Amino acid sequence: MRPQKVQDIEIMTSLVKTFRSKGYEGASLAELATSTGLKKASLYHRFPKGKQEMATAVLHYLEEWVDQHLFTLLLDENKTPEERIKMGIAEIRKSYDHGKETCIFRALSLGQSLELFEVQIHRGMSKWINAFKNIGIALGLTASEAQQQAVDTLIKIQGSLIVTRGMNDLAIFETTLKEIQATYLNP
Amino acid sequence: MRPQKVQDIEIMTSLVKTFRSKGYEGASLAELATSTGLKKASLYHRFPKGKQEMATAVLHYLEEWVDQHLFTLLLDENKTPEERIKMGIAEIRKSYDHGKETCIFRALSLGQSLELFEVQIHRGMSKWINAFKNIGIALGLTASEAQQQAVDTLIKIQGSLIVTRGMNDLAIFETTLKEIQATYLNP
DNA sequence: GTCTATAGCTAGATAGAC
DNA sequence: GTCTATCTAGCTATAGAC
Repeated sequence: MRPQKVQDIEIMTSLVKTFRSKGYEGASLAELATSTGLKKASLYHRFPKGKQEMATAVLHYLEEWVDQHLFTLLLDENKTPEERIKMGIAEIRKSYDHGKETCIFRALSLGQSLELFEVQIHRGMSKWINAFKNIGIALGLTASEAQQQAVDTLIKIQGSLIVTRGMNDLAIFETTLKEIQATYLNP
Repeated sequence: MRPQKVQDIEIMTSLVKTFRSKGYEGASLAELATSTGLKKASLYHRFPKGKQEMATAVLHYLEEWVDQHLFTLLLDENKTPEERIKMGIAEIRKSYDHGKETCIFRALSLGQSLELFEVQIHRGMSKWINAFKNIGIALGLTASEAQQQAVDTLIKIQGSLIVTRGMNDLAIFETTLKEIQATYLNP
């Protein structure tokens, strides 16, 4: 077997970045190829079903990120709930690069791509919500209070990413993260 | 002069709908033409600079909507601040069709279109924020409290539209609107 | 002002050499 | 596994008849 020129993980990182910033229809195969450092035909060798398979893989990869960096972290009983919240918020800050990066859910839920990926988007959002619901319960909220607060948390993250971009002001994202943290720590 | 087959206002309504749901790159001229009921060449007669001019016109049209349906309404001194908030929220509910429609800022701030329309998006978001800032001040908040609350309001609207779509649950949008209303009426 | 027809290009996807 | 070359369909945009 001929060696891979670019490793899978590097390809995923590039695809994530391009789909996030350009959306599904906006990300052309030419650009996806350039950003990964492969030629178009080589990308098709990795993803035989083409662009849709690439976006599906991106959603899958980011779903695993949520499992590992949010869900597990927020449930870690070796840490206090306060520590967990602070670390979770820090992971989110890093993942969105302080608000410079947009969210894949937003990028892939416009137009045709909403229908193509609705199952994965729904499942991904549910994971976010469940992760925050768990920590709410650990902090003493009832199940329904925790559910509502978790949905609010996701809403604020999504909304602040949009407004941060539109207003070109990273402070908006940071303020929102602080506000979310305070919601959990100073109820 | 030959009579217009389709009136300007009808064209705008169709363009708004298509750009909102498909985004900029996702909205093809073929579809824009079909949805307006004109042929492509006729659309170019109305918008000689093409697709970009259509999207610009859409942003301008929706900016006027904010001026007339939010800014003016929220400042109307013939009504109590409570009445104004309730009516403003009702206008927003109607405009987004209870959460079924997405927001133009979100639709036009991905990929290339972010650069094309950043000035208009920034101005449009500023109008939203100023409208809500004014009502906050009328309700007794300080300028900086009102500013922060207005930004939060926009964040919640944007975020709830995203999450409503992703979770396919209109109740999320409605709950958020109620929550926003309560923030202003029961501080 | 609206239309048919089409130019010129780029999109996603494939064939086949190495 | 990666590449160059290429296919076809769709794209934005325009020309010119009515």
